[in-house]
Amino acid sequence: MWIKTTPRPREISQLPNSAIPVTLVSIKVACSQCSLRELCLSEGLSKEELAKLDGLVGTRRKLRRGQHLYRAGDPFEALYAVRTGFFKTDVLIEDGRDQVTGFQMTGEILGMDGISTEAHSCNAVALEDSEVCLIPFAQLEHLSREIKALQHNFNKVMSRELVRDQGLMMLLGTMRAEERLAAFLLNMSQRFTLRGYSPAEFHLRMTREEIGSYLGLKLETVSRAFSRFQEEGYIAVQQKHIRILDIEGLRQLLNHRNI
Amino acid sequence: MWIKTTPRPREISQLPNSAIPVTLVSIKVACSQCSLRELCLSEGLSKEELAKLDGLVGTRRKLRRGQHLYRAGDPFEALYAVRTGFFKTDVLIEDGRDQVTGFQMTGEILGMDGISTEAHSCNAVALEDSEVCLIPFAQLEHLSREIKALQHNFNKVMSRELVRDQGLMMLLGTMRAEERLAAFLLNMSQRFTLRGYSPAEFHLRMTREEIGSYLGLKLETVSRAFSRFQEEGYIAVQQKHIRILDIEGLRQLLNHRNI
DNA sequence: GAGTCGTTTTGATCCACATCAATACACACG
DNA sequence: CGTGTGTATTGATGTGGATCAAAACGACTC
Repeated sequence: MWIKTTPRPREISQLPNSAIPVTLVSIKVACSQCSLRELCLSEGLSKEELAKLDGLVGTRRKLRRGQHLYRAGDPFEALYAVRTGFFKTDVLIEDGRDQVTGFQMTGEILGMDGISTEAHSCNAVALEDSEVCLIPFAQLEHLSREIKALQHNFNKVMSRELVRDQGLMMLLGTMRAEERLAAFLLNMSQRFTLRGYSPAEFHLRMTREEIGSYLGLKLETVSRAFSRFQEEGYIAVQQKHIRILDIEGLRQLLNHRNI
Repeated sequence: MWIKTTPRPREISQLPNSAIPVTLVSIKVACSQCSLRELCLSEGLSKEELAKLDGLVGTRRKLRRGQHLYRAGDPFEALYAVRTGFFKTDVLIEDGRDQVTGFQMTGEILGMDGISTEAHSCNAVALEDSEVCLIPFAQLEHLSREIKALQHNFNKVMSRELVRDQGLMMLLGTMRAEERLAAFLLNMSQRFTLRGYSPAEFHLRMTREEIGSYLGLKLETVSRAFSRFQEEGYIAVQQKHIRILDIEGLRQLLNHRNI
């Protein structure tokens, strides 16, 4: 049984900021000082190159929970690196149907969908109070022609997104409900781990409906799968708070198609 | 009723080759002479820049129907531009499940999934005898640092792929079987049109099973939907040969969710 | 022209998830 | 502290597409 007093995992918004001294100079962001380097674009850059990237990533933007970072159709000008917070992207078509296409957390890059047509093709919404670094795209391209590593990093980020999409297609095309949710939880766990949080305990920022939309399921089905996982002892659920009790069990649920 | 003697649409393999004089010089391909410029990477490049791109796109590779262009896990070295023919990409997981993630035709670029990890994440198979242009990736990055338009074109191609994936997620996540097939047919029609073929009559290169895998359906469901479309007068089907009789009807089937 | 194999079509049945509906819970606000 | 609102859970029922099965068709070989 899940105990109410279990300490919550450290919230993203409580990320140690000590690495970013808030001086007049560094208010305009500094990739070189950013703790998210390895997830972002600045990996493998020399000091001088980092300084140039710092010059490019000019401003930050704060968003309140529920605010749009951009909307489908908005002119594309910049990419956004999530500094703190949590986002979802979604697409919607005329008849009202919509689909969440992704959840983005610290260190991940938003907006690449806009490059092809100079306009964004989806909406990006903050699921909690968040902050992003603005990366003017024309300048990024310019600097990428100068800095080989930056160019390569950016190509890798785009490609990583393509691979992620492949995985999601696989999920949507071939998996049953519980497999989808298991895959989702394992993915979340992995991403939290990468960011230094507990792999086993985290707080979901999205509703059951948003999870369902992302996984191609109805919210009731998501809720039932959560309950089922809890009954089976895989996880402990308390609303949006998740504790993974048997990560190996979840993995097996994914791999060994239990026909 | 469909008449057997209806002339088939011009096959891709019958593309006029006159634009590519087969001389000793041009055997090593020439983007500058390629009729697929606007689909590919060479749009907006000056004469000198085109010449440099020609130097990069060194060799072609011919594949017989059924041959793999690359397999998941293969080291990533180059991108491939489809010159003639038709490909599918698919992912498969341990337990035997697999999913077709895309069909690629003339002028489209394959292999971008490999950039992120230096290894391909999916398989690419020729669905008919085909020919690709080999684009060594390191050299493409090198030249992209020199040629602004090439860099931008490449970024656009990657981004276009991201947007395509979004559409596919939408399809897999929210559409019913007949909507999926309608979307598929309209997409095929549009892509054939772009290449100068009839929007209304074409030859599918893939099996029902491959269509099903791509659309997240079983082959029987695909077959039934085809039959249904024929009964309703939307299309005429004869095995892999498709004639669209009521393109507007198909569009409406997609947009106006007929609850 | 008979025989084989892969593909497609069509029918009968089943089941996973959607849908509909009611209740419970958490959180914000007067 | 009650009251409202959005979110989550749980139950009962319906259905779209999967599954199982068989037949038809086309392409290829001998």
